[in-house]
Amino acid sequence: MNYPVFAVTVDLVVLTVRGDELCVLLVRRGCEPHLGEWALPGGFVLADEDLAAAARRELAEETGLAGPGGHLEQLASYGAPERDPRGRVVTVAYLALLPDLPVPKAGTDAAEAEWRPVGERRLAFDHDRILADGVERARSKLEYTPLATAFCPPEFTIAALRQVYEAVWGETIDPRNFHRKATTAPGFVSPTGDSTGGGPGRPAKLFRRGSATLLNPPILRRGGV
Amino acid sequence: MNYPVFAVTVDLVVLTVRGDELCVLLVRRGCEPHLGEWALPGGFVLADEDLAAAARRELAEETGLAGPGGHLEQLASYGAPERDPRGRVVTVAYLALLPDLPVPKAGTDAAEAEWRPVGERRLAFDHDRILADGVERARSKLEYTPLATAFCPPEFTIAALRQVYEAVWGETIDPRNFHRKATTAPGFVSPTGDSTGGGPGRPAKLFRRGSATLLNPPILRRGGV
DNA sequence: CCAATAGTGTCTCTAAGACAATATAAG
DNA sequence: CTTATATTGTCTTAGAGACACTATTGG
Repeated sequence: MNYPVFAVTVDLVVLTVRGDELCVLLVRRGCEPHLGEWALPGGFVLADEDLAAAARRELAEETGLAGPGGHLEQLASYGAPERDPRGRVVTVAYLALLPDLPVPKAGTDAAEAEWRPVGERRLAFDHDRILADGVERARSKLEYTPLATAFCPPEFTIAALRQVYEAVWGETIDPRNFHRKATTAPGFVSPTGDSTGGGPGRPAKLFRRGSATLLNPPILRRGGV
Repeated sequence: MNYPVFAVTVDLVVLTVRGDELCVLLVRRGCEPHLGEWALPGGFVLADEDLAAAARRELAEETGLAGPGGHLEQLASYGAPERDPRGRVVTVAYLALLPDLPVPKAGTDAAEAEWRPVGERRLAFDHDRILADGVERARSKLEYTPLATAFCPPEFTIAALRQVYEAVWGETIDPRNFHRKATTAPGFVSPTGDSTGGGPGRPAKLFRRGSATLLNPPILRRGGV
């Protein structure tokens, strides 16, 4: 059988919440094509490597860690004929959600890596589109799944969880209604028994992620979309 | 730059509703590997072809038509190293929803093609998994989008639309509550003014698909998942 | 005391689900 | 008439959103 030859890459949309902003991990490209431009981290799938394994490997290389509290899922694939000047390249994009981490170190292919607010885009290849798709996926999944906890450290307050929603959705949420919904949705969060202290105001109870994989009832955005 | 070489295919999960069952279009493979086994229709992406274009082409080749009332969207990609004995093959799966069509004709690569109820699976490659993912995507999308109309002809009754939901979800739905929800969700369906006749019972009004891309309020499954 | 943040309770309204009742056809 | 299907209406209850109110800290 005769068929065309492709290269396959994985590209990562790595999102985190820093302060009140949803940020994406970008790298400045250290080689052609698009040398010097900002792009999503990624790289070629190895000869005997599964797609998900390639994504985990790239994530570990770029961020230094894969595990505690994060989330990784396949997003979509992009394969327009002219998307890479080197030839026919199909990329499988993955979406990663991580808690706020120290500034990432540069990987092998990248001159530098940085957290940038999503929206300030002008990325190499078709990465603007991939990023937009990843952000929309994250926004949507916060409604129906407990994935917001992937943005939080192992123990967190309800206010911190709410700030995740506010940053990802870009809208303010009533703290009182949110508190009720987050604590009554079965399996969303479970109390540790400890509390925070230090700042002004009443100390907040700490929670861990619960065991649910789906939020019921969901926590819905205002607009619906 | 040095990198591994892949072949890229598209595979199609083509679903329709026949009677009260959700059915998938399967082909019997006419060449190695897995010769004679049932599989999802699909084929190699051509040298200068976009992924979506390849999916549309395969759909047209297998079903004889792409357009009136159907829906095509990317599902996911699958690239385990051993999934195809010919070598490293990544497949991009697409999900198509079509109205009930006459029996499809065989394509070039396929000895025969048939509608089979989903669930009777034992397919070649990793197509069982791909089919399961496609069915789950369809089930989920019926809740939040007006995609059920993609299974219907251009003009349909509320009862026909309800039977789509019942077939895809495998559960019965109260006709009276469904009628209210379908007709009051803005942009889901719009009346043509005509009615059906012929059978016993009160004639049913005919509807076309509306302009909405999202259902609000959604039409939810009993179980939630 | 006051300011600030956490958490609870109450009200109204939308919509889901159960199901009675009515409408319009064929036989 | 009876049977069958379509369509409307009514009731109860869950949950969303608005927002008053209480709780617990630091200064």
